[in-house]
Amino acid sequence: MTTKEPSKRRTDIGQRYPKRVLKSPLQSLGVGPAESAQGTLFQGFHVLPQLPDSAILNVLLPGPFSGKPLSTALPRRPRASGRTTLADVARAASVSPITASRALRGERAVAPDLVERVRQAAQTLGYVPDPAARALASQRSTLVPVLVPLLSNALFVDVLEAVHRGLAPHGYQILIGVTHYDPQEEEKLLTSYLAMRPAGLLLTGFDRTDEARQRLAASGVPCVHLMETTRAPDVYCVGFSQQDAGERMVQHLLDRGHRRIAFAAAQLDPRTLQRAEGYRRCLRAAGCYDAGLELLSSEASSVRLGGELLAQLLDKHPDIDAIFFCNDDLAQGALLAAPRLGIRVPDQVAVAGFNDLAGSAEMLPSLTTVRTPRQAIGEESARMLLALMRGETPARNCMDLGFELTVREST
Amino acid sequence: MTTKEPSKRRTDIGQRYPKRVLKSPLQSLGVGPAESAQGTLFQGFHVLPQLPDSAILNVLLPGPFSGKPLSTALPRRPRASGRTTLADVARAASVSPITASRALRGERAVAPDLVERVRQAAQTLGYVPDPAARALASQRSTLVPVLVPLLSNALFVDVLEAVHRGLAPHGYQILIGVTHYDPQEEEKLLTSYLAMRPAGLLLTGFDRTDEARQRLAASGVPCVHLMETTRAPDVYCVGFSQQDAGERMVQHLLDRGHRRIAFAAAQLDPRTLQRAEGYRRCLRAAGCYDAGLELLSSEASSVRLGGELLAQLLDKHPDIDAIFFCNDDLAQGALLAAPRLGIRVPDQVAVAGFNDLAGSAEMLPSLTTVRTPRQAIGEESARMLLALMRGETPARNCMDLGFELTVREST
DNA sequence: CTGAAAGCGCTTACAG
DNA sequence: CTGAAAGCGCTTACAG
Repeated sequence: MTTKEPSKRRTDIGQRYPKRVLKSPLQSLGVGPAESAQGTLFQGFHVLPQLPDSAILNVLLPGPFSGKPLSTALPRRPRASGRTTLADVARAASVSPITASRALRGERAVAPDLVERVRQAAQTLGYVPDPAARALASQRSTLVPVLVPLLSNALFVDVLEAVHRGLAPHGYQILIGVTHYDPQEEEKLLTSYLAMRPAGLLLTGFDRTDEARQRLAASGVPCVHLMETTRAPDVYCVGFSQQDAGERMVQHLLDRGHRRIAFAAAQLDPRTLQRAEGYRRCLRAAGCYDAGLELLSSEASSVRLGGELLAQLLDKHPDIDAIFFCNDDLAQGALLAAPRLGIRVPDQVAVAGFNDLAGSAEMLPSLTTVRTPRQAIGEESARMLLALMRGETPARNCMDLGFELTVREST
Repeated sequence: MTTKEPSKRRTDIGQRYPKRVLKSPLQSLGVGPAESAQGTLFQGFHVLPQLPDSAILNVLLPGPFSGKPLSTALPRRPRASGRTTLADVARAASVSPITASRALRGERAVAPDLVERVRQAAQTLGYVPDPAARALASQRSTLVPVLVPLLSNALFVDVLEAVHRGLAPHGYQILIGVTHYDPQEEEKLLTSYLAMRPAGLLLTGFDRTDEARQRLAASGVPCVHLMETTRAPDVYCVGFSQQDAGERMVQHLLDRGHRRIAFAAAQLDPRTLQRAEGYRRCLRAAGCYDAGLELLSSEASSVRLGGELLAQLLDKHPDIDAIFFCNDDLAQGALLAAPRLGIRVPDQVAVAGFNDLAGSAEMLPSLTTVRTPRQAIGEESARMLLALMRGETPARNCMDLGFELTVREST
């Protein structure tokens, strides 16, 4: 535990902290304020988490401390946080706080030797800027909220990881918000995040409340939309055409000679429904669309549900020769349930999934699916947002990253 | 887009916002400040994301706005954020900002009618408190960082969801930090989160750098450790005995008559190694421990790897009659790979997993595993942290939530 | 029960 | 290139 005395401050007599008084790190540096140098008695002290041990000198008091302020010049009892502040750093470097601030942020021209001195002092004191103070003064935080529907889909975890890797090196901190596919919940999160003056925003898809849309626009916070594409010119997005991807998979099934192709879906979020549209478009064009072969469940997607959907579909339509599942977990569940149901895949029924999640390649038979570019979506959205936060205008407002049909044994 | 004029403030002439001047929401309420009521000319205005439409009256200016300050009394050009502040609410409710603050926070005794008036005004103005200002003034935010090793393990996602459900109703916001099992990364995250003056902290396990431990202690921020248990009296934790759980599973395999029991693990994080200890302890007690049957890979855990570990183990030790995998994804991979390798489960080799992840019950054969109480861990840790943040001392500093052996077809 | 003053720790906007 | 003043939007600590 490392401690210091608050310079020019009176504080509560340490009830919470051990009754020891430590020499000021500033004194150790030989740059302490006058009153420290003169040995003012300290009434209490606070813990300095950021202080490296090398800057500490322990000075034990002879007996229990009988705190009484020596200085009564203070007009009123101030609060003290005990934290190392910019002022401490500035004093240690013998510059003004503004110069210290500029030196640390690399802003404007500061004399190189001053920059070095400030950097040194900050390092020695273990100074960590207060993000709250910074946000308040600058009206801008370094926070970038990323709103995703859920974390239980590896899809979004992959996107989040990539976004994090893209933004962290530039000093931004991502803030993960989970909407559970609920526009109301998203609106609440947005309100709460907007109050934090975020530097930027990453949102999943375009489906949200009008209220949310308005607040977003009104806030002026740069925002990039994930997973989908749009033709609207005033919106930034990175994704791929969910509809085209759905269509592509169904075309593959048609190419394989299947004609009674079912669509099984859960969750029914906007992107799932877009894939459904692709399914319909493709089958209509081929003249084999049958609305009865769509099985849409609003339940959450899961391996277990996939097996149930398979059973239901084949029970009702024994002539089905292929099933396109809107997500890999459902398809995996179908593959696992098939042997128990006495269904041969792909001979009797071909099974296709979507997203190429973990385990799909290992299934028996291995799962034909659509590989979606979630890592690239994370990277590119971070890059686009970075540009927007710098005030630049990205070359394109909407990036279509495509997808990849991945044919394996199940079709 | 909703706007207002800044009261008592001069601002940049709207370059970013349309050149319209809107009537102040305060005026609409009939509680505007004197200068507004007298029709002071507005130089510019800002966007108010929080303002409900009902509070807005659009007043278009006749022509392009030729901004020139009427009032030159202001000593210097101030900054204006255009946000609805506590002062706005206070003015609308005709109380002082302090009273408004207290009324909104439900702190101390404020006259009920005043509370109502303030609440009303806040509602009408769509006031959202500034968390940065609040944190700065109170030295305490409502943020609760939760540090987990990764998000790609459903285990931690479940814990996070439960923690969120436990803390959100009390006004705390969780902040997800991913350490990637790297103590250095955790230390960095901790430093950055500690600077935000978090209300509390949730950490996974006890394995961290000394530096991190010190900063943690020095910060005085209430902290609960997840997933593991300890006998140390000064530490708060909610979890279960990983070692006992490992031991329990191996005992089950012994009970089934298996004697050549292998242990296959990946990631090798502290909890995995504790399970390994349980495995060893149990087999040593039974007199059938063989160090050669341990296959420890530092790779990340995955379905694919599980199949590889199975193949390796049986290649090297064809006499193995059971394998305990440290995590379900590995065990699932083994079950999926077994048919391709010509291995019959459980007749030839029994397969056991750990955690009861999604899909384990659907495997063929279904997977015997240990169900871990991650939801309860999330709930109870939130409850314990809540108590600590209120300054209370929880009855027990360490909660052991146990685990449940779940026997299915694979053993 | 209510409020005026001061302060939290930074940065902006000026001025030199 | 450097700094004194003011301000960001709240709450604490007093005083009544």
